[in-house]
Amino acid sequence: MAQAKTRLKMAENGRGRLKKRERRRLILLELKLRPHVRISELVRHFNVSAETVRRDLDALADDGLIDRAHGGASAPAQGHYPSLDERAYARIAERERIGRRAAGLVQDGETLMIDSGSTTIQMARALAWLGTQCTVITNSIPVAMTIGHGAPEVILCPGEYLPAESATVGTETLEFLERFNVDRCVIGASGLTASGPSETVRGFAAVKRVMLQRATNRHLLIDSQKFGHKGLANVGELADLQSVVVDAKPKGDLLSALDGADVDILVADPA
Amino acid sequence: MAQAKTRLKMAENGRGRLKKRERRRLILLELKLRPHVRISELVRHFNVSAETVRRDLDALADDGLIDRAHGGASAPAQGHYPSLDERAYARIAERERIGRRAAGLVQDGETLMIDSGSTTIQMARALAWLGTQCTVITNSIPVAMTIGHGAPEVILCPGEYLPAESATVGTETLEFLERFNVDRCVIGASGLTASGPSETVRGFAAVKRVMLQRATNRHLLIDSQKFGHKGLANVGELADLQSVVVDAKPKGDLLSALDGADVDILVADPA
DNA sequence: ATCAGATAGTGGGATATACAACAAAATAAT
DNA sequence: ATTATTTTGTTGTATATCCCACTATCTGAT
Repeated sequence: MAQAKTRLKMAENGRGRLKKRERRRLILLELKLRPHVRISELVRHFNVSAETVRRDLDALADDGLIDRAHGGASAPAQGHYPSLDERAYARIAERERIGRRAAGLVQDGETLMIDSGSTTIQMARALAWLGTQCTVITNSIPVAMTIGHGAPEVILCPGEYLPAESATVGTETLEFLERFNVDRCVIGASGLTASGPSETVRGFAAVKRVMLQRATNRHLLIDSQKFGHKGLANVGELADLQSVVVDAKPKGDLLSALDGADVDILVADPA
Repeated sequence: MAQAKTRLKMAENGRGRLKKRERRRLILLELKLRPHVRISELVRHFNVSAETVRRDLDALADDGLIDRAHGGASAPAQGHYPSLDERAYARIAERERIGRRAAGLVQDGETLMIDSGSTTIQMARALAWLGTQCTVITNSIPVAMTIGHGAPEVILCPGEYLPAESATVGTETLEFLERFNVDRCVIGASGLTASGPSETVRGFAAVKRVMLQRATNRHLLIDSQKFGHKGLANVGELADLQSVVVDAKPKGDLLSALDGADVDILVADPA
């Protein structure tokens, strides 16, 4: 019999079956090429039992390398997106409406800046969906990735990378933005009061401020739940905005302040 | 005729349920961001029966818009990751070794530039694992994300976003890189011959070239399978490199050319 | 060669999903 | 308002997957 086998071909054993490590590597490979694999496929492919494949997938999922599903597994989602079950999802319908409304403002051929944030990601999705031919400058990686699969062209801002928000911030970002003049900018905020929009993440306020300075048309996308809330840093005054895109019309102080500052209020259709 | 009255008025009906078209649209949008959705998720999310979701998915699958799976569906296999063929992926063990070897060169406090590419991502993983306190400038989003969860600080380059490679390219990228001087740069390549490294993806060659110019120590990370291959665009000459990090020592022409150009050959440990 | 630990296979009961046919409800058309 | 059509829900059954405990086999080391 062959006795040099132990040294040379360790990947396969005598009957052509693969070792655990090799199998798991190939599963990861498969998921680089395809978004999803089924256990039944892998069982046929590797010629092992379903339990073995299941153990492989569970192990890989524990390491965060794949996402388990019933009957298979899929590649992990890139970036961090709100999961369907998160609390934030309660307001995602509103944010989608806001995003669609804002995306509808964009005309073919325009240039725009898009801020980071969950609401602006929704707008990016709508923009990709519409296929509007425009050029987008953004400091948000989820926005870039979302739009990257659609028609618009994307320019990503430099800067220090913030993993928590998957966005760039810092002086590099600001300097870069200052080199451009765009037709439109779209920002989000943590809160909106009569004294203007504000932001809890400190570095982001400066980015939003510069975006407002460099754009002809300036839109704030904000969920009505944030009316009256105030973040740590002020982004600017109401007069810096041309319009706010919201899911419900503000009332009282805020409404009169917006009117006084001549800010258009665009209420997203309840569709 | 009374047909315009009940137009696209309300996508929701009285109890807040969505119509078929809207539901399917949202499913497609979700699959733009995540590779896979489960039926059970969608049932909870839309508050409809599993059969309804199943029908939605089957319909979308019939149109070729999604791939069905047991218990869910995934985005159709597009060329999101077209750069890795099966043969190349079979070399991932080698690339991991190369990445570890290269990461070992980096000292605390250094600044470095890291190129995009599958081998450099492996190095980023190793770097994050080691926790080396350094500052990384990169045009690769996977590299930024990988390192973002580790100790090193990351600065992302601006530029046009290339979805296929998840990296930025273009003049913005080049100009940005030119503003820095770093201790070390680490690049990959599509091929390496006696006349130097070369690259197939348009636009990347220029990025690599600038990185080489701005760094004191210049390393090329390359799989031995690429020896002798030539990409579309030349990145530079062998003399532009200080060292190559490989999984196996080159031979013949290439070896003598490397020696002649005074390029160190660092062979990764076979562990 | 022998042994211990790791790895893979087997069987059974619980659970989840698939499929088909039909009933109920909502919507569109007259 | 009434009818026709579409869409959704329900029920029941077949199938697939899951999970657990246990056994068998393989691997590596002494």
